[in-house]
Amino acid sequence: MSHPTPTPAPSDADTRTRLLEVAGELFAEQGYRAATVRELCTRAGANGAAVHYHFGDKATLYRAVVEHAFRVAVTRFPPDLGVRPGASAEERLEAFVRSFLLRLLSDGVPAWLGKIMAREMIEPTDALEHIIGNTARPLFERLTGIVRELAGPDASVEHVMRCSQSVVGQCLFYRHCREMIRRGWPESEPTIEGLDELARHITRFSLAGIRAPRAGGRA
Amino acid sequence: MSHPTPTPAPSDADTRTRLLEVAGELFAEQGYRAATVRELCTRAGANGAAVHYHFGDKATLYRAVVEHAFRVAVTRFPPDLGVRPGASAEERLEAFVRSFLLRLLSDGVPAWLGKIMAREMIEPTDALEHIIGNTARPLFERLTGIVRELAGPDASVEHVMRCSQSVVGQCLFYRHCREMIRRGWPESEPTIEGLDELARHITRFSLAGIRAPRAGGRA
Amino acid sequence: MSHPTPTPAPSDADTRTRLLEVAGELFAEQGYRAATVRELCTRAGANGAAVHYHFGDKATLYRAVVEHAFRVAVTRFPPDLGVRPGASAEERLEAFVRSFLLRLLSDGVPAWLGKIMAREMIEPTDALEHIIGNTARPLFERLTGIVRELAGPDASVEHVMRCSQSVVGQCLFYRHCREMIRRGWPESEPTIEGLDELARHITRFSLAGIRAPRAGGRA
Amino acid sequence: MSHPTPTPAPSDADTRTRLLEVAGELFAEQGYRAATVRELCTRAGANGAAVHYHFGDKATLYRAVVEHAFRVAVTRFPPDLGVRPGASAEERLEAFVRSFLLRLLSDGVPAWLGKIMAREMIEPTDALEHIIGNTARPLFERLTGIVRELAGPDASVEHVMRCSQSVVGQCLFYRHCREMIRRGWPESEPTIEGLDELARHITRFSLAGIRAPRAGGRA
DNA sequence: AATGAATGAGCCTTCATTCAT
DNA sequence: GATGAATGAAGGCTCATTCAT
Repeated sequence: MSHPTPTPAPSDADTRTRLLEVAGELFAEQGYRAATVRELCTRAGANGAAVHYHFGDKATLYRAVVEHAFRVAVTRFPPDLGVRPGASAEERLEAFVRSFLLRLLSDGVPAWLGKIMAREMIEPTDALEHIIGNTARPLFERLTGIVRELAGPDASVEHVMRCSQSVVGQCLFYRHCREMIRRGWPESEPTIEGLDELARHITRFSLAGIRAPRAGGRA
Repeated sequence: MSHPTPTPAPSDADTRTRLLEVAGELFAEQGYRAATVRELCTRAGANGAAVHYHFGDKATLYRAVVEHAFRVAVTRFPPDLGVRPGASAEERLEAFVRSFLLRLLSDGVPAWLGKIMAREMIEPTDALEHIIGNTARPLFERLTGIVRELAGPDASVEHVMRCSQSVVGQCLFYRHCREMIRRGWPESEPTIEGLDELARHITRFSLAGIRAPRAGGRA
Repeated sequence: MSHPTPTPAPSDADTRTRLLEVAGELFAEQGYRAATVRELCTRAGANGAAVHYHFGDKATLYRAVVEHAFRVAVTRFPPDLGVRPGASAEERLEAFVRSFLLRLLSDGVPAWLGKIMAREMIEPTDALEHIIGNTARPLFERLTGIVRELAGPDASVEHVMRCSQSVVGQCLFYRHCREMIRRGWPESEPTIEGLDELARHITRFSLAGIRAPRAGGRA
Repeated sequence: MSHPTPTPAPSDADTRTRLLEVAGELFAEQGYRAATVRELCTRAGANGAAVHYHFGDKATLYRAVVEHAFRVAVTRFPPDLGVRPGASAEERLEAFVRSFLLRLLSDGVPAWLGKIMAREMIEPTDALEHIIGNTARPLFERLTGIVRELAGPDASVEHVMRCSQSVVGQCLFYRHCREMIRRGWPESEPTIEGLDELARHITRFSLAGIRAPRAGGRA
């Protein structure tokens, strides 16, 4: 698959890839259950049996879509986006938040990655294990590293964990509640242009939270 | 079953109520599309036509479930839970966070309310409008009131909004990402017993964030 | 049922009668299969179980409707409508045709009798036997009597039969093909005012046909 | 079944055609509402989803059945059946009547066309428009042409119309009232062998009727 | 006498999947 | 390698009917 073949049939690769991309949009739009193989094939201009020919069944196709999407997304928005080597922990936190928001809210291709991730969290499929292992865990560990540095050597593992979760929660809010914000508080829906400012708010808010003295006065 | 009992078991409830409660669990478990009327009726020990008789169709039943759930939830966990009159803004914030987490994560009846809300945000139905108007907006306005008090008179509307969203995002994280946490970081999944401590973390984290000096007002 | 009772409950008789009349309209509109007991009860302002209470089941109700309708129709438009005793055969033929057309096309109550008869002929139920015995046969025998008189003593039984059928066919055409005429040839749909002229046409046309010399020169 | 035969049995036809033909019989027997897709598929030896696959839904299938039936019927019994070029108006009238009766009453394939047409007139569906435009109107215009020629140049448009309707009514009678005749007057139900004689009766009867002196032109 | 609740059978339709070509 | 035809298992919904009250 990934190794070069002497005479790759372009139309074959095209069909498979087209299926993959159209499936991404469709699954994001309608969810796994509601999306139908037939509509997918129609939209992709392929035969009704094409999915089964190329992927075996609907579930396998879905897993392939998720993996494909992550490959693209991590390439486009790496977590150290725009950070120079040797940057301070504060700078690295802001870069982390900004690239996270971009991954979640960007309308670029594949715009539907965020939607699918959100779905996976509510209604997990086998693909969630893959997401955790390949993407979520490395990202989260990068974040806990930054937070640990900011919280200081006395901070407990639990404290670092909760603070990191507070950071992630603030970011995910704009993805998971997007439809609610759009309907109920449209003036506060973040735009692409306003994303930097939003990233600064979350960073400043979180820096204060991370550094706040704890109850027992351990810091 | 047929003899009168002083404290009627839940299965003694009338068909309509039983349907409503079992439907809540089912919709939460499987989502609107995947949940089937047939299984609902089987689980509720009712006839396959019972849903049609009592609610007309599946969509109407779903709306009824959501409204029913909210009625129960706000009754059980009012946003001022355990706060004495004249409490400070800090105390009211903590009470808000704690009751919010309880509503989201409590395993009491209806345990499935949080799941359904999470679903609604990803894949909205008509019920989302109802949720926003009757529950989300009043709750959020209560929160912005507290935050405004904490942020001081110089805080802009936008700042109060973003801070409030930061608070909500931290809470929702444990609901929306529950499945991911359970699979990837099981040691940090909040338990009912640990809920108070989690509420204290979020409150302390947020108080610091709300009071952090802003860009324009650093001096 | 038909004998007077000391204290007839008016509301009871009302419900039964209302059911009967509304059912007539409904069956005529939608046919036996398509008409639903539930809509009937709704329209008649009765309980959903009223039909089964009063008539046992849908089929029995239908039979009751047909019998009720015929009782009313034959009373309103007797076959000798407007004919003085001792009238000529020509006059009696025209009276027969006119009253037949009136029964078929009149918009008076019960306007739906013609529709139900038409249906019965296409899709017979048990009620058809009743119609034949109680209404169709007496009417048709009256017609063959007239035709026999007009055709003369030498006319065979078969000839009288075919001529009578030709008369009936001409009349029924405007009932059975009403929807087609209305859609395709609306200018020729007979109106109540034009019914007399139509009756004269059919009579004149048929008189000529009945008296026409037959192939073998038997007349 | 699987071996090639010179004259393939009807069951060898492809599923689509088999469905079409069996559906014709079924709709004629039981009407559109009462006929079920399930029974159709069973009778046709096809899967329960075959109708959906080939026609989309029941209504579309019905329309296809009607169009298919008409295509076959007009091919088998053209309105000028057995008439030599340059035949007299009398001969053309008899040919018209005979072929009309054949189309209505023939037990050949599709025997159910007449039944379906009769149903359409009582309980029209979208197919009725198609019937009028493609079949009924051309046929009727052919008839009015013959009648006009027979009635002479002084006949009014209305007279020609009514006389043509009288002819059609006489023919349709044997179709629309077939069930009533069969039950009440079985000796006079036309057989295939007796169809010629019946056609002669209707022709002779109608010729006399068409030529009968009218009210205004008796002298 | 009359009703509201409940039932069971069945209908049309949908959809992922398979198979012969 | 790829497809058009066909399949079987449900799914939501409808409706006449029954039953306890």
